Amino acid sequence: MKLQKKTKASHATHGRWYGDACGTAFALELVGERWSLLIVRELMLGGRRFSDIRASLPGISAKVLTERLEALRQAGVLVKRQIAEPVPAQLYELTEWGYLAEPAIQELGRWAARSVLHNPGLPLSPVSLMLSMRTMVDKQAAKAFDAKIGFEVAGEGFVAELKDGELDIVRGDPSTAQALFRAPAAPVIAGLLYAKVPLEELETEAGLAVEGNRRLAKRYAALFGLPQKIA
Amino acid sequence: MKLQKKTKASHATHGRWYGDACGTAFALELVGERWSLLIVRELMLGGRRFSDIRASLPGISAKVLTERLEALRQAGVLVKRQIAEPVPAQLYELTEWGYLAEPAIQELGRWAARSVLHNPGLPLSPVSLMLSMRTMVDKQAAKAFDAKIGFEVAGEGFVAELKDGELDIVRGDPSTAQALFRAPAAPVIAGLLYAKVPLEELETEAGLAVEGNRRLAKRYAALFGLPQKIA
DNA sequence: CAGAATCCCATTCGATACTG
DNA sequence: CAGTATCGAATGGGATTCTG
Repeated sequence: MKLQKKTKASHATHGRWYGDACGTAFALELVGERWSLLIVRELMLGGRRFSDIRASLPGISAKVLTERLEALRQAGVLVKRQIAEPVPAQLYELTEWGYLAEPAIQELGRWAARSVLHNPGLPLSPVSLMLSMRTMVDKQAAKAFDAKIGFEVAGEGFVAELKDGELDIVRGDPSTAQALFRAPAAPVIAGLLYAKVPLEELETEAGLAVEGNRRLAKRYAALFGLPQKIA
Repeated sequence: MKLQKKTKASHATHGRWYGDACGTAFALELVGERWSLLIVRELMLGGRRFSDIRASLPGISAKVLTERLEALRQAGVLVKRQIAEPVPAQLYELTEWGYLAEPAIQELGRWAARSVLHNPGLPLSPVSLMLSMRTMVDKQAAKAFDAKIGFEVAGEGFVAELKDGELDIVRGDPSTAQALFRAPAAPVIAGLLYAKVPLEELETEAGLAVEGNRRLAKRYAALFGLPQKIA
């Protein structure tokens, strides 16, 4: 309709718009910059503080995290909120719409995990592990039973509730569950669920602990697996 | 000359690896660079030549397109193939696994389209329009009838086949369909499907033409709409 | 400790020009 | 048509410092 040329330069402060009506192109303008989508991922199970996020994303600098949080705020993906407890701090939290990005994040992960080049042995954040369960759970097999499983991973608590074939995961006190996995780091549990390292081996060699209903815990762990590789 | 810079980039000779086992992080290593996912999008309905892709992505430079195509080839997303007809040329074509990226691309687009900041009035490539139909079709309403609709958009031909609530779209001769939309550019059809500009207005003012079963064409167009905005 | 602000250089971008 | 080559400008992001 009108001239597109000049406006491109005027936007160039943050620059680099695709100028494309396609929703995917717009998504990339919102979350397509380096680190942005991983920040969203880290917030997907609830608001976090600056240094929590930073600790979960090894390699990101304070400067870049500051910039990305501000860009995501302006895009309406998250909000910055002051909290008084447990200690005064600011919390970064997804907006209602921000939370709706989960299916897109999941589809990207599901797709990439099928590459032969994917290396599941790398480090992993607790949130990342928890979200991967929602992506990788065998929905068919999951219909067979309900369960409430707690996780304490690197000091962070989560509760996974399996019900009617749906897997819900929230932050919370994991000791309220029927079984509890306690691990010093997320890759330990990833080894159990995806690499299928025997539970006993991880208990003796990787600091994994299982409390509560051990049979249920094993049955839960069996619900997961990596997708078949392709190409 | 000076002190050797301490390459803290231990896990990042290229500086661009997240070093994260998360599938989403790996996806971003594969297609997270600027333009990459839009290139994949342009190939989603079949292989194209260098200059075809370039013409569909206004703003991309030859240099960047060359670099991205090579990176995507190395990642196993696409292959480069010599063809002899219609004229000798090289074709960039997604691998089997590359084609599987469509759901991820769709989810991103579906999500971003719900932002109040999204501007559907921008330019749009023919492929982008066709893929958007698959994303935005009202699946419930689509079950009510089958149809074969042709599109000739900016000289490119497509056939959309609606069957059992599924919308399949392939490149092909659009005149074989029951109805045919002919438009000088993709945004004209986007105006019809999404902005709900009356067909007659677009025919007289935007160069749109409808051939064949006009009632069917109108019924088809009514299947589409933008998602409700949020946040 | 949370996080903003500054410095600064390697990387990357996009425009233009050039080549087989 | 299908890319290379080059160059100035913008950006990325690591390290460091400052503030409360």
